[in-house]
Amino acid sequence: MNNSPFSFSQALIKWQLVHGRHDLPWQNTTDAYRIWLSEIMLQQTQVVTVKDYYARFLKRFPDVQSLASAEQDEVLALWTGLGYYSRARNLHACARSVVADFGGEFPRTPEQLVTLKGIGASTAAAIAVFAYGYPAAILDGNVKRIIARVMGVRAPASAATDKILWQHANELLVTKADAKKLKMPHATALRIYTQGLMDLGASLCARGTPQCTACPMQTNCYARIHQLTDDIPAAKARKVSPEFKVALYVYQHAGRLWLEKRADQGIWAGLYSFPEQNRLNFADLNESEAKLQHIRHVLTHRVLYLQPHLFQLDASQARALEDTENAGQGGWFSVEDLKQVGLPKPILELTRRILE
DNA sequence: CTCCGGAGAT
DNA sequence: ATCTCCGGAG
Repeated sequence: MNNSPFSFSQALIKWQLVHGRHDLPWQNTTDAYRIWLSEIMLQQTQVVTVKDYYARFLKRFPDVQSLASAEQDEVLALWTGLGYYSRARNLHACARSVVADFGGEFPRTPEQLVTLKGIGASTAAAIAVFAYGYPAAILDGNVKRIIARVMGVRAPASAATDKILWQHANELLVTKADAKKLKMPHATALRIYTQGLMDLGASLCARGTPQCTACPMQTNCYARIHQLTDDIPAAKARKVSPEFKVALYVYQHAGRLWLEKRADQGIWAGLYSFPEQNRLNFADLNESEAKLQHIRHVLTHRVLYLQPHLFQLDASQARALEDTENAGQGGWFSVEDLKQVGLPKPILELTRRILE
């Protein structure tokens, strides 16, 4: 007869050892650079999407020094299609800071890690745990769902709710005593526990149809016991996104496309795209007959309808374009050139339509 | 179509 | 505290 009280962390670790993921490309290493890179890529992005990007990125930039000395355009080029491009710009800035301010080695505590660009509280904790076995709690979207369900946090998402969830996350974190009962070093227990939270949230404790009957927490989970898994976490009220029409001026000359590097703030910051205003005003500038279909692009708070206008330029028109005051940010791009810079997904798609 | 999701900026 | 960024899954 086992009379010991239920231990969330011990149950999670035992589950993780049997059912968790153990062969992800960023596991089985304590290299902070590799762990950091994976954690940044995994923000708002699923494992299956990250895998290919992670391999390509690591091949080109095997260490923090090589990344720090790269040009921003090349970093963004390797991020093309992954989304949330501020992550790539912050990643680059972070690498330069690690080299310039920390002697090329990532700091070892969440308190220091969180001072770096792109590293918030949860990512700092994940890096500290996986790289250094440091005791710190993570709280990403998966973990919020697990904790809200197990602990019965019924309030919808908000800063106040996050505060409650952080408190639970810290209280649930595997302790030295827990690790001792499992006969493993605390650092090892912390790594397995943290990966266990991620894996349980990505599998059994999914948002839609959680598989509670296979879950190690089922007899101790508030949402399961009260049949509230559909209501926890509570759905947040969504606002309707306003719609915007955006014109894209696509100039083609000698098989190349005119692209301009965007400002370092706002949508698609630092990436290359087509001008949104007509840079030329010749009377004889004829829009191509081949009408390009508009592209619908959804962001969190707005919906963009991108309407391309395609123009074939002759040599003198192309020269006039190069002479415009914005030419400093613009240039002619061949199919090969496009691989060297960052492009938003819809713009990459548009260039393919035009050039193929 | 709708829903989901960390960190930075404001 | 609230808003802004992206692409993929369902």
